Amino acid sequence: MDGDKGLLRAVSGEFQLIILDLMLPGMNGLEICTRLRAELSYIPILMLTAKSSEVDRIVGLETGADDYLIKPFSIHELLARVKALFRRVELLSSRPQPADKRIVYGKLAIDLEKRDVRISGVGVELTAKEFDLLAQFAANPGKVYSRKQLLDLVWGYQHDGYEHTVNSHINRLRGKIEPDRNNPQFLLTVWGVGYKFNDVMEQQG
Amino acid sequence: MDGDKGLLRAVSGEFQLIILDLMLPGMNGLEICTRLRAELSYIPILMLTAKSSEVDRIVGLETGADDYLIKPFSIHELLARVKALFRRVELLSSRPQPADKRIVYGKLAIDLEKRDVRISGVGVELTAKEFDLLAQFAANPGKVYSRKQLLDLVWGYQHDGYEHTVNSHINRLRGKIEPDRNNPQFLLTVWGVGYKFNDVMEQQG
DNA sequence: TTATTTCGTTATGATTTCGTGAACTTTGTC
DNA sequence: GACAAAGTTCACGAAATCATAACGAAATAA
Repeated sequence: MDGDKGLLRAVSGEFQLIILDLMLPGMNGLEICTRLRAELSYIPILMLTAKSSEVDRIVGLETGADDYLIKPFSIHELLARVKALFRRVELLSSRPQPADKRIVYGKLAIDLEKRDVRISGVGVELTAKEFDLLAQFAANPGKVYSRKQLLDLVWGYQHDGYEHTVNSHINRLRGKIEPDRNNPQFLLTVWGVGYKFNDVMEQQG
Repeated sequence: MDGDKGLLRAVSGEFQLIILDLMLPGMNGLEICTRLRAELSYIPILMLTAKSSEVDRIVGLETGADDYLIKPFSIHELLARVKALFRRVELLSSRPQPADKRIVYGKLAIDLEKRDVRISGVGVELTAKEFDLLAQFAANPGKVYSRKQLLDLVWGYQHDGYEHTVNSHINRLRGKIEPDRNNPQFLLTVWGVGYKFNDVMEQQG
């Protein structure tokens, strides 16, 4: 496979490991490497060179190669080993992706990536602030936050406004996620202090 | 890349395969190997050495290397084998994911390789940016992207422009793929945050 | 080159959300 | 039980956010 074709196929995401030779026909190995790095940041690239004097160019010119190898190598051992390595790479790549960040408490399920909130499986539409507020609570269940802390954490440190604003948002949030508004199950008031996310969940019926 | 830098980047999870030279400048290869194994248990490590007498140390001292190679290697055979290996890698990487190159959600079908988009089987002509944007969304349905994230992912990290540009492209994209513009089915706005690709598809009629 | 398409920006109007005030309710204390 | 302090609820206007169209610049193709 020469440089141009390989470049195309690499960019299309076919490979998990790329080995480049500085002497490949059709295109300069360094150029390929640079162009690859512009498109793919994650695939490891191994550069091969016959001259140790070129190592300086590879490293010094910041082509983006992850490592280099100086020819000549002994072939039989290499092949046996590389096969074994590919088996491992294959395992790694087929390993299931880490599940998206989800927080579940009783009937309440929160997906942080999708910003999706569900009560007993039914989707609830929250505004940005409402979601951020809920996420802050749910990430630390049981922890009591003062209104000032919440303003800092959710609204940002340089924000200045009335602490009363928090009340209003808690209120709207409760209206959307609490099954019984007069008996909050998730967002509990801590009198004289602030609010907390219920981590007890005695009876969710 | 010398030992110290490589170690840092390896620990940060950039590599899927690590090739270490016992004679790397900046740090002893064996030491790197041992330290890597303390942090990462899963990345395969291939050790290189010029002296066959050191092989015993590599294996015997339980550094954690997965394999070793004795220099020098012969280049011509290597290239022939590498070609064969690439064929194998290609097979491996293309086999388990034929479905990944096609994304179908309701009436919308996307072929990532052909860059072909269809609504109810009817082809839709998208520009390059429009397609890339749609592909990014469709690859992670439900995930909410901020405009900044989209600029990074679709336009590239070094790109700097107004986030508003994203709006414009979303708008044009909607005009082409949304059956009812006032009631988007695929590209949903997440107020105050960004956009997401609809993964619910309650009723596609 | 010229012609054409695509892209980024700007401007305007529409929509949603947010912060605030006021009235009301609950809690704790005397 | 009365009072004060703290919390709740509601509604409304302001502010932020978004949709859309239009236009010129830039990239691409002829």
